[in-house]
Amino acid sequence: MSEVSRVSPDEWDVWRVFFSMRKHLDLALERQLQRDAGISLPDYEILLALFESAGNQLRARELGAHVGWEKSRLSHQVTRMERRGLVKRSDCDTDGRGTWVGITADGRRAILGAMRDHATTIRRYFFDVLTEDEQVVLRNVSGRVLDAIDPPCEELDDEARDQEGEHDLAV
Amino acid sequence: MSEVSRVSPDEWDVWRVFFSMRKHLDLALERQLQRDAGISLPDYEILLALFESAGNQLRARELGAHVGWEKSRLSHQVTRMERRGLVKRSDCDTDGRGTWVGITADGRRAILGAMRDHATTIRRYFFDVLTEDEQVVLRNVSGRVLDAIDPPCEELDDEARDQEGEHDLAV
DNA sequence: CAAGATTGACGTGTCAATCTTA
DNA sequence: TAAGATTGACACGTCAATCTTG
Repeated sequence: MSEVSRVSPDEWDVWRVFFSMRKHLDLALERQLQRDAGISLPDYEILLALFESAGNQLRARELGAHVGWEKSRLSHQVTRMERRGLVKRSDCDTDGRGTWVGITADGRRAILGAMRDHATTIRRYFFDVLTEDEQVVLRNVSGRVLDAIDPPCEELDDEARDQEGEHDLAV
Repeated sequence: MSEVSRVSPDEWDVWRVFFSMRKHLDLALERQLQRDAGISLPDYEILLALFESAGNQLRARELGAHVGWEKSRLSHQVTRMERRGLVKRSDCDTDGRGTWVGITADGRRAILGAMRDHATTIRRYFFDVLTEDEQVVLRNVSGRVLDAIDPPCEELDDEARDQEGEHDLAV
């Protein structure tokens, strides 16, 4: 901890610009996906996970873990996407409680276009304006912020810490 | 543009960690505000703008410009906050179309607590884990990303560019 | 008509039940 | 009981009307 939890004017300046950048980058990514592939960022995350899975389908539980969402959020999202024909639910034979979520032909078409355009946008707005050194700084800083928020040890210090830099995948 | 708009595995790694950091930092800030002051991040932005304004009230139009929102978003938010007693609407005498939005006693109490705790959280999760050099890098990088998304000149090159690093304030 | 503002419909996200099956 | 999943209520955010006043 520093002195008295004060944030200096210079620091506020850094924070404001960083905060604004996050917002604008999010918006730009969402606008691009909507325009080029007709899907949202949440749609993209779901479709990508299904597209990369064996058999193009996953149990709801697995899918949720993959994108790092809780089950109710996933259920709502899948309901909306099923309504638009991007994914399809089906019952699980081996577990009466389970549900499979699979990608449809329309969903596959959408994600294929989206992946290409999404990468282009990220490159244009992000990597094209960063030097390699800055990328390294950004990765290190991000990792440290994640550790500060959600400490990998958290009060156990000598507990099992088999996995270190995980936090969550997504995108 | 670079080669063929490709994003390398190393770059994806940077992107994933950065993206995850943004999400977790947002969540941490929201959880803290909710827990310590009973308000959300949008509530915070509105209350802060009103708190810092002369007379603790602003025309809806001005308030919207201040936080960088469009009018309908602002109207919905103010409606919700008015329901919870954090702000209060009143008619404008000099312009029959206008509306004043003012902060209430409850709103003032909330923002006073929130400002202190919010700064503490930002310090703890953000500035305490960044060196000064990294802060500089972050500010420069953020500014460049903002320029890439929303070019300050945008096809005019020799047009009036009185204001340079604005983009938007907020928080 | 244009500006200031509200409303309704809908997509997104969280939390607290709820329901069924293991 | 607990795990897998859905639902309902509500907060947040965008877009396209709409309504009133300048």
